[in-house]
Amino acid sequence: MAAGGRATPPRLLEESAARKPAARSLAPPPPTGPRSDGRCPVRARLSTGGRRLYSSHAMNEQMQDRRAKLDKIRGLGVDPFGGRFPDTTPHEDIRAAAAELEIEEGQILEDGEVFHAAGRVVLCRAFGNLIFLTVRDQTGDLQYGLSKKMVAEGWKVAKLLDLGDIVGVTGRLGRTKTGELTLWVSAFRLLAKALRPPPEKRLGLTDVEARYRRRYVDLFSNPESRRVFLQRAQIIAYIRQKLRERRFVEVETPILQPIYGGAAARPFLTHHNTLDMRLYLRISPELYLKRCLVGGLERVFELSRCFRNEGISPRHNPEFTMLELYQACGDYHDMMDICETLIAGAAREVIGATVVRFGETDIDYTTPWPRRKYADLFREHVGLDIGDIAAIRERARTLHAAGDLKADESRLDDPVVVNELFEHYVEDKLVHPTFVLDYPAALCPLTKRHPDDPHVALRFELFINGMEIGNAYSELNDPDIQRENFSRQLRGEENETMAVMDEDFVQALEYGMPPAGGLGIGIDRLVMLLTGSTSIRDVILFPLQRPRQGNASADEGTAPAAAAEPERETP
RNA sequence: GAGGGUGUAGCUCAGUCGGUAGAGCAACGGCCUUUUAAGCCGUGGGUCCAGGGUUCGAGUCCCUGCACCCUCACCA
Repeated sequence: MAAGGRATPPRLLEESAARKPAARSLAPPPPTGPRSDGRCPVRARLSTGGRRLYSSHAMNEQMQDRRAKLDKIRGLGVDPFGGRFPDTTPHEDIRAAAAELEIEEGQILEDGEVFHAAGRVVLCRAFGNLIFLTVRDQTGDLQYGLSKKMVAEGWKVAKLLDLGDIVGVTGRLGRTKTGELTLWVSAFRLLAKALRPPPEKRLGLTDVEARYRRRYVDLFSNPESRRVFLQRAQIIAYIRQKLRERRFVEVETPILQPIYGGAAARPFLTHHNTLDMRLYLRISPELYLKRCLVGGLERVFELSRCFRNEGISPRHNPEFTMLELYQACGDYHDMMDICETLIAGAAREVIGATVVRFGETDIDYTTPWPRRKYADLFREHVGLDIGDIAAIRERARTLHAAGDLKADESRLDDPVVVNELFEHYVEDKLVHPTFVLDYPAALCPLTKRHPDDPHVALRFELFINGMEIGNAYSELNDPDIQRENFSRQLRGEENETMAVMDEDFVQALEYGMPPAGGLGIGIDRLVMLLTGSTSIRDVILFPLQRPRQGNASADEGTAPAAAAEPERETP
């Protein structure tokens, strides 16, 4: 048995603490002889020092071990939290450079190029005088090799490295006897000591709640999670690039709005103190982007964070990102073309495929996508003519009675009942990308009417895997019809309508807005589809979570204490 | 809001009929200069989500609460 082991003294500490729980963190270290492992002095300092005291679950054994190493490293005159470490080469690029070279097994390129690299230690295989680290940077993993001979005085620090530490190294390429590409380290620097242990080295962090609350741990321990967010960035970059090629201008419009509009949803409410003014977080940027059209910005887009005070589900987050764009002198057919270009193009360029698996389904993004009329799909899947209101109400009543349809048709206007049945029967049938055209006009107060039929609006929605991904109009630019649509209240379940009167917006139309096509695409849902993520929380870095209660320690990313209770009223 | 599920070591998970709290990884001590989830020997580590109840005895059974996940509703 190892004489320097810690079996006995900590046991005594625990036992005395168990008898006197209140004194647990103040208990003096048990009397022992001289120690060489450096652990007890640390515990003594932590438990008796004048600084903040740590309870047992705020400071577990492994964290104490790591703090002991921290002190040892400082004792060697080394800053455990580094500083600037310039000129690093991403692991991906180092691998690419190595692919150009002939490196034999067991060889080190003594006269080869010197690389700087940095990342987090995710695996460690230590021998007596040799350490292999698997280090992860944003682009991937690479093995670093440290030998006592090569790093000289740095060896003392190297022996104190833990999983999770962030290191920067200088070295030359080689291959080990087993052929693994290895950066043989001649000098290294500790850039950040990890004081908390990382998750299990193979499985990473799998607990979904922990993954959302501590996304930073999810990101460095789960390459799959990092892949999703890097691809999200690439998809958005691709969209920006394509729109720029088509001469669209990126603009920013108000998130704080005195009148909310452009969609049907409950808004978040806030207040401006100096102006003593009620403001809403936008549910849509639509009415402001159209004002840009009036102003002569002929092709505009915004990647727009929107906020809707509604339920949370695998497809809904209270804040989400919408692409919205408007093209003067266009119509909704132009918007279909843009949809196909952006989405099929992103699949091809970012994912590298035209067929992308989502859950159990292979979704085919090959263009062109089917264009189906709303009324035709209704007849096909519901089995009724869209004009046969009596039969439609009868069907809705039957479904409602059977508990298959929540909505009560007797409380709804005709077009809303029609749409309830459309959603019930049709939407989840639309698996591969499908444009649904020509909606009932009553559902579309911001849309131009069909020239041959005023009951039909020049609108489409894009459905993929039963989800609404896009929504586009030939935009209504007749101010008188717009004013009339704002004035008409459509009776729905919650008595909500997107047609909240916005007098300034109508006035803008009176100055003259060019005919235009407008399009909205749900970016989060698009990223879900293309990355194969079945929950919207898996494509939003920090999804909204209820704060952990009774947890005053900074452990779980709790919300800061509310300064003042905000208004709760809902318009 | 309704229904279902989950909550045990830093992480991933077992825990039988109610009878002393378990494993792997991680950690600590030891050996080791070519590993790939390194290996071998040894050791420590628990608010069993929280609170109540039943019981001689509760991780386990009952009640209440909390958090998260799923389905439904809401989201035209």
